[in-house]
Amino acid sequence: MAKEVTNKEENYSQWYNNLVVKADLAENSAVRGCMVIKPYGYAIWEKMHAQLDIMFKETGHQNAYFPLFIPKSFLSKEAEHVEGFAKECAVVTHHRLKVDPDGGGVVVDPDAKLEEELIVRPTSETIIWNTYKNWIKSYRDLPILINQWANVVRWEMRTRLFLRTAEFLWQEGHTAHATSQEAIQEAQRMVDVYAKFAREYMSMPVVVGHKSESERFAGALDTLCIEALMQDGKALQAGTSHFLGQNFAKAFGVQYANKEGKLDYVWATSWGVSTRLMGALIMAHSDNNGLVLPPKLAPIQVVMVPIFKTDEERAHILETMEALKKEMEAVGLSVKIDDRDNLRPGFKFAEWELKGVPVRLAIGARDLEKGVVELARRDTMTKEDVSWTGLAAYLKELMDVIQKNIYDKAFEFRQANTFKVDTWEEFKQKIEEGGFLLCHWDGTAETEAKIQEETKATIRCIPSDTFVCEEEGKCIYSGKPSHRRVIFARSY
RNA sequence: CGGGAUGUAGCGCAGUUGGCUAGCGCACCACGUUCGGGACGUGGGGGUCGGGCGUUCGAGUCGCCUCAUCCCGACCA
Repeated sequence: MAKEVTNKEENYSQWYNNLVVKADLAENSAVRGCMVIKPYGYAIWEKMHAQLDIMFKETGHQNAYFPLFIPKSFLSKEAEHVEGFAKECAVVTHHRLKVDPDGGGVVVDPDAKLEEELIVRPTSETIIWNTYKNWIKSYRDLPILINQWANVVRWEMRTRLFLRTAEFLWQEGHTAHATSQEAIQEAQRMVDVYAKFAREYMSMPVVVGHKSESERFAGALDTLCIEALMQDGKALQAGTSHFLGQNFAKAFGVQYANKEGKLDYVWATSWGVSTRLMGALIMAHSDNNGLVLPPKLAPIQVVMVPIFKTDEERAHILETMEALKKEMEAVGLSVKIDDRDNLRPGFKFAEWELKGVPVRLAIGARDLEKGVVELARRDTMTKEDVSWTGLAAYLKELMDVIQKNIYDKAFEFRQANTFKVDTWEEFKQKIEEGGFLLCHWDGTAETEAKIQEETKATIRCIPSDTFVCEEEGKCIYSGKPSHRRVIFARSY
């Protein structure tokens, strides 16, 4: 219930968790660190999934599916990769249970031990490259542009609904190219797809940039990312796209014959976004009344609440609503009539606000006489009376207005919380307040680690859009010369 | 994995130094009155007190173990 939602200033974490649970999106499951995504939450994910899938296909990708289990030996073929993931793997060691001879339960059958353990995929590079080995012989087989929608498991120490669960849903693109240049372009193209999706569909401003070497994906030569700023001033990595060089091709022996008939290793990329985007959506826009969903991702865009005293009145209003609903659906809006007769209007208003439905229409006896609806916007919390005639067209346009307004609000927030900082003293003070800090950095991992140790701030990215960062200056920490600013922030 | 807190009905909680048939609010079901911003009355249903072992005449309460959740660290999308 909105009134019970904890004040953001008090404890943002609790506020977030309450919101996720009370808006009926997800809950913790009985399995450690895992979550149950409830129908309303999953409907939002389906919207994201559907749109991303369209964008992947527009860029020439196809969907495929690879096994959940990865033989342990595969994981160790790429040295950096295994080092990055070894600490958080779920491992299958046996394939059978038997009745416990000492009790009523079941125990693992020691006779059913696997010869080689299987890892529940934390990511699929290894099993996919082991397959690509068989698919790629000639330059004519390239490029391979494949995406997989799947679940993955990472046994994290500490978990959090949507942001860091032990199992999560995601998509992972894995591409193979004949040239380095083509793979680099692919990695850039896909991070741009993510940025477009975040901005245009999630109404969430993001910065595109490169990760520093120490923040890079395990096994990548370069990691591109989109970074967003949440309302509590912490940064969230919302998507990544990696240029993998020839690391995986070499580890799995994937060579192709070029036009001259000479063998060469192929060049790779991988890129992914996950259900973490749900967390980003929630934290970027929600207020103390609950979720605020951008129209393009809202499972229900318009909810209609009838206000009635008698059965006749109710029937009459619902009849009107059905007619209006048809008109709205004809222009592509998704509409729900909340005809529950056991709840009062005020309760329904609060409930749909909590769920973030962009527009609410209320019709009562007096609206019926005047031929209007009371239209309430979730993003601005304002109300106005609107005539039935032309309502559908009006709403259709309003959705774009709301979509943009939510973006603008988040954009202004980010602008107001992005600072150029040039002294270490100021840095230490500003980082406590949250936000993006644009600072000079000497480019060394040592300095980066020292800064993190002292302030918990990390380099979110070296921006390649949004902020103009190329300028001469001195490292905030070491004072050594620097040619560009980078974004520092505390992050999730 | 370290520090702290918590676990009692779907949710939020109370339950005193061990002691009666385990309680309250919300939610749920029935009926009635209500209905333009989170209604009210009357009646009703719902519990392996996270799990296990122990101490005791007796355990929600005490001890040990274990599992899970939340917060703060380390790790990460």
